[in-house]
Amino acid sequence: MTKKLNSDPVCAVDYAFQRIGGKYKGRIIWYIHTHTVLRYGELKRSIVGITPKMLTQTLRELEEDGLLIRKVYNEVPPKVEYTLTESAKELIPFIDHLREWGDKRMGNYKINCQ
Amino acid sequence: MTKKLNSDPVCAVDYAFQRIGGKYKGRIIWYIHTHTVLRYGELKRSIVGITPKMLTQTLRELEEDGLLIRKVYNEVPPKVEYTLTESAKELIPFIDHLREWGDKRMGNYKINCQ
DNA sequence: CAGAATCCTTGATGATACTG
DNA sequence: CAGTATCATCAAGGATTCTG
Repeated sequence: MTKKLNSDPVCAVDYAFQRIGGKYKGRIIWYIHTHTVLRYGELKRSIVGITPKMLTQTLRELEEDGLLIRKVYNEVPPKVEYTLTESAKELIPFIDHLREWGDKRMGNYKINCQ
Repeated sequence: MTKKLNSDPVCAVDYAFQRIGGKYKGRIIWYIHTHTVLRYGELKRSIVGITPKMLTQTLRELEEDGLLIRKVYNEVPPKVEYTLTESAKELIPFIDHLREWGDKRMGNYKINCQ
């Protein structure tokens, strides 16, 4: 799993985008929000096109940044659930706003975020 | 100037992040907002660490995406001013909140976004 | 002043196979 | 099921120089 090297943020906007930017972070946070809780495999199916490597890596980064909680059940077969932290939940109204903004401008291909 | 190859967005959240993600877009939009209007050179000084190539490239992408207006004055020396479009202004509350969210979490190094 | 042109580096992402 | 482990690629970003 490749390590991510975020350079020191030069301001709060920079800081924030370093944490929720990237190809999949927005969608991951949003999808977990709409389902309240999601398992690894469910995320894998929701985030179209993501590889297991990128999913794991991105989930770990979000966890380290205090945006989501990873709950492991010691069962066979394995079960891991992901939920949002309070910190991440504070972003939801605004990601929602962003979603509507994007929706207005997508024009042709209207595929809904789940 | 390298071209950016955004793959087709799979949903509105994806679409939005493709447009305002990237290393400098958030800061550029925010700085123009706080100053109402900025010239190329002023942006160059505000966006710490950016190279002229990246600044030009990013500004053009934002322009193509209908987020900012580039006004050229036919004078010598040259003068170019950048302002936000209405579409971009709709994003300001989002970026502002993101800024506060980031500010709360930055801890040690508190550098203000201009 | 506001950039364009070139060349180059590397980090983000992808493909595939494997495992407790 | 929920990941790891490798290896490969490629586009985002950087350094530098030049110009109308």
